[in-house]
Amino acid sequence: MSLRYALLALLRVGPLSGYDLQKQFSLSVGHVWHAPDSQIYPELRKMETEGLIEGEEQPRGQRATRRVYHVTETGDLAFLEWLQTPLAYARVRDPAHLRAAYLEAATPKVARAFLQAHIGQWEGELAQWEGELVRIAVVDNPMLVRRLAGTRPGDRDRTIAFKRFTYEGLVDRARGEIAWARRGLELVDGLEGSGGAWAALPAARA
Amino acid sequence: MSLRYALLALLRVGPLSGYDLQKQFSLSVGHVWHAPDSQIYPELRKMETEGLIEGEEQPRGQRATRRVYHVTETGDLAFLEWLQTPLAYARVRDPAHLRAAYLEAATPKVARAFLQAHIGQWEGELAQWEGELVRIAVVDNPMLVRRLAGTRPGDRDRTIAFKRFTYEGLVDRARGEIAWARRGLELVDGLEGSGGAWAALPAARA
DNA sequence: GCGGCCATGTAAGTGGTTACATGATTGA
DNA sequence: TCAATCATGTAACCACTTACATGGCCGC
Repeated sequence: MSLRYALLALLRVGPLSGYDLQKQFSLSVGHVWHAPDSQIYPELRKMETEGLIEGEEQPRGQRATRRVYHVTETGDLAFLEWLQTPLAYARVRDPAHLRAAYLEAATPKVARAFLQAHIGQWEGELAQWEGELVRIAVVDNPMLVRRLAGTRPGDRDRTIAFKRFTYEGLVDRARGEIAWARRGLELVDGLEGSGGAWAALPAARA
Repeated sequence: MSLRYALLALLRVGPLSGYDLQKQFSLSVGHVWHAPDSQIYPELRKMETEGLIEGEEQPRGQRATRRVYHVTETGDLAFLEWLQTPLAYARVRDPAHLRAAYLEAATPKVARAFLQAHIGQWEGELAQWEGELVRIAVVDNPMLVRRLAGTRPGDRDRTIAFKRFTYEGLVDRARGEIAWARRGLELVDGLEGSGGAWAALPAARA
């Protein structure tokens, strides 16, 4: 249900084709809400039938066309209303912490591999989000630039402030996950060292 | 795909019926992986046809029965293998941060409501997880007690250590989310105070 | 005898994933 | 002429959600 609002958020700064949207997605909203093209195109069609956006066929070369969408007033209102509706929080479903809870049944090696992969995963995300923070600071994100161009000067600080706030939150989370996994590695070291006969093939317990 | 391993994790400490599992779920694994009964019962059937578990009809009163499942050797191996497979991380899809990124289009009031709801949400989770940490510390969780009963004394520390590690991670995350949202509230205060004509019905920008 | 718990589901729908499919255009 | 990129999807599948359905058992 959030996908359409992510799309509306992008289209509100100016008309784009499905293809453009898909590209912009990975460079902006995609950092908080991933969506593949196979989901974007159908969603756009659906949004059009519901009157949130309107598409216009534009010629491209001799035979080809591209469909450029813009937000309708209905769509704009829908976006503003969405901002006011309480968020529907998903029930917790966390594969990493599920796995962590049963690491005692794995070997130290396997436990370490898991924790190191977790660190790697979040370091990747962290790099993305930190990069985005830098691009926000120097106003270098194409989507942000377009948005600011259509924003009254007094409102720019606010726009930038909330983008920064968002990515700072993500960066914090990534750092938290990394710190947690590092503590996990220390825990594994400690458990392995302190006498207990861990790794005495606990996986072979029939 | 994690549901079955969450169920296996519970069944590995001893046979349970679907109903028992469903109850235990909310008291243990459910804190990291939620699942409603409408998902648990069919999944158990599926796991049985795949040979991971075996069910046995037990009489209950005169006419009724209950189906008690236990893990097969195949199931046990599957669980141990799962521990070794690299985690499939889901692509980022974060409704709260998506919303946060566009708060400049909302009124200060709406922005505050969102952030306060976020704090409330995570305070609720935090309370759950902190409670679980306490129950781990005093070894007062029924599922944990059962598990420890079937564990060699030397392995108990390890079992407890990983449970604690898991919930500490969740507690950290909750605290992080709360701290982030509080900073958001301060940001809203600052933006509203500092001259800018926010709240001058920005939602009415046609 | 009745209410609350025990016990087990089905059905319809949503949102997302993965893989596949097709063809036009543009620049080297 | 060939590869990269522009452009737009479809199809099958899976996990999960929400709502509904049914009936026996047990203690008061």
